[in-house]
Amino acid sequence: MIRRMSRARERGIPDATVARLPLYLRALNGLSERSTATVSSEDLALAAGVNSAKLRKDLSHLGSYGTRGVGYDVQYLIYQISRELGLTQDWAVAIVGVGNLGRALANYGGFVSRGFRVAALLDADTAVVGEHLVGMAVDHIDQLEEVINQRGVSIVVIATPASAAQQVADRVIAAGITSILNFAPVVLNVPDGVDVRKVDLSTELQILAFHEQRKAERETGSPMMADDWAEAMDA
Amino acid sequence: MIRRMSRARERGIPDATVARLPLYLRALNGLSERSTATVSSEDLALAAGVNSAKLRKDLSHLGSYGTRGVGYDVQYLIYQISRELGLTQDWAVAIVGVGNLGRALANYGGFVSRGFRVAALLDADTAVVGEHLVGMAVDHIDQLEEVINQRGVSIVVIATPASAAQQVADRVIAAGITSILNFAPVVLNVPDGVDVRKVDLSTELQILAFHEQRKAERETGSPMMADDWAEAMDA
DNA sequence: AGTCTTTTGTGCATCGCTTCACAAAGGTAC
DNA sequence: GTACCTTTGTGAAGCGATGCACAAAAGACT
Repeated sequence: MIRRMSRARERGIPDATVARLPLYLRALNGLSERSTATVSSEDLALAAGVNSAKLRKDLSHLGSYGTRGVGYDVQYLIYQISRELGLTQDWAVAIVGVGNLGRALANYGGFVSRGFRVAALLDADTAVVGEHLVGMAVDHIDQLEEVINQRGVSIVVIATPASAAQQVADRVIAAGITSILNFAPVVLNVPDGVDVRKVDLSTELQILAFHEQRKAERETGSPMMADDWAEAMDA
Repeated sequence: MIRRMSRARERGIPDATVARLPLYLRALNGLSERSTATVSSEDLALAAGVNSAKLRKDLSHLGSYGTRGVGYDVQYLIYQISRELGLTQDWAVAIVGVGNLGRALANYGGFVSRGFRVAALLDADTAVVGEHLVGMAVDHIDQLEEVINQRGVSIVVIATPASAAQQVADRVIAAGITSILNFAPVVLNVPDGVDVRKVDLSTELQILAFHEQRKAERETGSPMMADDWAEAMDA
């Protein structure tokens, strides 16, 4: 008989919790800089912008790291969360696409904060290849597989135009990569076992626009425009 | 008695649905470029990377825009989703912070795709003020309120260092802004009625690292490191 | 040692989202 | 007009996340 998952998913932490751990970690680092030794769930929750019950339940998934009547030891909790997130080891990251966005990412200090290291920059444009950036030469995309293997890259950031993104994804996956952070505005098609996270600027703006429109409607009293489909299509 | 919401939230579209509408819109635009006239929920779902039941339920919140036995008219659906998202009107966006990221955002073409227009660039650094970018001069942050009012800005993108973000947020909110897209790695404290969406590069990487670590553990058979707290703290 | 205060960890009810499965509806062919 | 095929729209079940509320635990004070 196959060993079924004992409780949840064999020490499975809910996705929603995992997504908040970085938030807690940042808040804790802030407290640490101000030399705070311990913090209550109430205060930490306030700093992280969540409610305290949720925070406690999230942390309880990692283990019992608090002290009743006192709170959590800041340094210890930082360590435990870092360990859970895998930040106690070093992750080599490759950035593919050295346009405006790729440059911004490479230069972004906080991004390389703890645990992450930009190990490679790649681009298809020969005018960009060879250029130096954050103390590193830009390599040509032809050497993608070689660079990934030689430098132990395990996470790839795709910052190419939309048209190139799928092709890049296919190649890095073939080279053994299973974690991709995608900035290109396309839905990447990937096999099971590969994680893709997407950051999409225009999507975020559109969501904001939706809510902004709602607020405006609520003030003026309902939709500003009729369903002038035909008219709109003339343009 | 107060009029309770008739069905859901008085034509309330679930947040999860709103977050996916931009995705559908992009997929539809892709189909439109390839001159596809109609599309089934199955095919559109495939293109958007969701399952078809979810897609149909999402679209049903907007109205009954499909034809049974046929599918959805691509152009008509594009129009309806655009209208729902408020993209049939023009949104003036201000970008505060013209560092690497701010520049990338200003230049990012797809970002200004449809409905959005970069109406202002602001920075505190006098070395940057006056510089021209995408046909627009960078204004000094002192003129924030003035610029927002004069140019009808309704969405502000914060691309400043973390230390300046809260201050910028406070000022733009005081100036009447209720929609903020925040790239700075801090939790913004805002009053009710103000929407903040956050894009955080390091958070995304950390989530990827977590899953990557999990995969590695699954292969080698459980955690690679003991709970060497004391040792780790010596460093 | 006992009482009091504080704060964690969690059982439980609730909520919202997802997914299934199918009846209703539109189109087409004969 | 009827029979058949396709695809939508949706009731209902399932699932995971949220938030309440409180018992259990730890330290402080007498």
